[in-house]
Amino acid sequence: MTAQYWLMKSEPSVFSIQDLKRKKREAWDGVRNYQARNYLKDGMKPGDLAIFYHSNAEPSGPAGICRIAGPSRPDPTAFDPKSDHFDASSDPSKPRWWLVDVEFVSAFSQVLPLASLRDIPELADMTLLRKGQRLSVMPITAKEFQRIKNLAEKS
DNA sequence: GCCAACGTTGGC
DNA sequence: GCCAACGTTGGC
Repeated sequence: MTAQYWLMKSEPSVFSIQDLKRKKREAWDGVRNYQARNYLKDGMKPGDLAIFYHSNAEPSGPAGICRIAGPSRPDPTAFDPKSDHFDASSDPSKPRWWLVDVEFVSAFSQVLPLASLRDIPELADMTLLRKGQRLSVMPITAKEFQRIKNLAEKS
């Protein structure tokens, strides 16, 4: 199967593309939405590429590229009572929440502002740009991925 | 900080 | 199973 492309949101005040660059690799933990969980658990495959998106930021928008670095695995923070993402009702023998590990690929020279993406006709159908969508992890097409990458390289 | 949009929870 | 109340996301 050919590579899939994704968009993954993170608040840079919590974990930014620069943080990933420094750490090289990180577990994408704490996702507590079932649709996003399904993408992490069943959709993402090692080698897939993802746009690293800064949310709740100034500006919000695509900030770089990362790569899925390993197979999905249960999210250990769900079983850690000290974690903000602890889920007391998740049974360790039947994990409810999953994560993937991601590795740094590149950081854009500047974040592409979300508003600037709205001017690009080829991106008009992106889930990201739909009103009210709040998914933190979502698939994108190869074309959308390339278009965003090209925009970033030109800016 | 505001608030629209959405997901989840829980009473009935 | 309905749906109101509540909590969260995330742009602005």
